[in-house]
Amino acid sequence: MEKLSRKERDRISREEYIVDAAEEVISEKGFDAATMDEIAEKAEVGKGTLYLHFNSKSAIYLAISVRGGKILNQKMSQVLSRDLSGLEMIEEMGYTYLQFIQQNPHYYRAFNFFENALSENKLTESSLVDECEQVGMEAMTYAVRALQIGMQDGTIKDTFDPKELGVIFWGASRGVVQVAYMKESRRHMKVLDDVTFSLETLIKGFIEIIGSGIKK
Amino acid sequence: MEKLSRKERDRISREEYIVDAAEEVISEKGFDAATMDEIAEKAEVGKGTLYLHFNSKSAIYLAISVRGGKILNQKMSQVLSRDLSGLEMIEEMGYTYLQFIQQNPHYYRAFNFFENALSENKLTESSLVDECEQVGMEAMTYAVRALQIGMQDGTIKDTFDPKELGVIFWGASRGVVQVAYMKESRRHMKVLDDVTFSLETLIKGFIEIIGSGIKK
DNA sequence: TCAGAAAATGACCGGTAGTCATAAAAATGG
DNA sequence: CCATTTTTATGACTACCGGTCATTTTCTGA
Repeated sequence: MEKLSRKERDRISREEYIVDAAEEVISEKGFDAATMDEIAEKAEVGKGTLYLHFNSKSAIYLAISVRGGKILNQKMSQVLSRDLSGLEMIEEMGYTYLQFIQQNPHYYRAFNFFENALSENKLTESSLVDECEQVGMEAMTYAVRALQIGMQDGTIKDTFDPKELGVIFWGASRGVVQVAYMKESRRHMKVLDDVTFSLETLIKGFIEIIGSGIKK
Repeated sequence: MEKLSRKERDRISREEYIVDAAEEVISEKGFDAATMDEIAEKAEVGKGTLYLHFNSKSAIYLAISVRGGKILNQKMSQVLSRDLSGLEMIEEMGYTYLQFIQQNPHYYRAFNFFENALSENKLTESSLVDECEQVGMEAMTYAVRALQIGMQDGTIKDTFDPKELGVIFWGASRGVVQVAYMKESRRHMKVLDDVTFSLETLIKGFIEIIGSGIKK
């Protein structure tokens, strides 16, 4: 078994290395402009080797998405372990998400790629798709957990199903952060040009509204 | 001038016809899978002709996006003209948006394409990009108008800047509807599998939360 | 040491967005 | 009405890229 497991470890570290290279190339040039030849060169392997480990260019991007999702989930789980009320946790998660997106825009784009591809049924079944969904589900679980805590400690109203509230909170946060992110990007929507307030104000406003909407 | 304007009208109707064809092909097969040759064939013109009217495949998709945005804006403006309180208008706009997305998923995908491309700086300056932004700005204006009405008739609290609130409402709605839409699509996120409530429940919940969050 | 298995490789293929030399059509004007 | 210029249309062609596969290289275990 020892030999097999070393082989397995080799395979995984090789794949991690390929994902490293892809992450660099794709964050630099964008997914469409990045070519498999470039990724192979950066990873110092032949192009064919990429296809030994990943079924397609998209699959590599999904692997990047999984990586980012795991990092984000780690941060989310840390919020849950802090000594906060449920409502404070929810607020903290909102900020954590925003901060992560701001600091890791390339992971954000990878998340979007996954969700987009999923909602357009472009993805075939594969272990990577499953993993992406698993990661998404985990993130969702943290939000639901925080909501349940808030319902128990009396900081959040318990007239909603926590899962339902989780989906709403998740979707709304994603949307607001997306808008916020667009405002950050160099070439952003003109719609947002004459909006003078800062990102922080925007998110604070959102969290305030949601907060007072779900507060007991 | 009459002659020039006839020429102009001819050009525009030709372009509309191309967009008709593209809309058919793209809604049927998706943007990536649709080919310029197919679109040309459907429009009964040579492929080169497409490029006389549009700079790229993406440009055609932007034209589709503009078309959808105008239809949606028309519906939004109708909400504003109804005899409702500001808060009711906001709620009604949320439902209108959801309904539009459900009934016109291909326009929804076109909107996403535009926003995605924009946030990744893939779009070069062009009149079409400007037009897309114009349309987006108009939609935003309707929401802000409704919020202002609500602040005046006392149904919405006036502690926020209406524009700021508009951006938040816009972003959050987009996010929730996106999640809702994913639940509708055949191959949706596993995250949503064990969520038993319906779309309507979800949106109602969201509007309720936002409503009680911004209610005076 | 060597045969057979496993992994790696890059030349090659199919397909598509976009171009451009050429042709058709339309406008001009005498 | 025809000749000439300008505008518009066309599809064969090019460049490029994701993905394949016959061949080569490396590994393994007896």
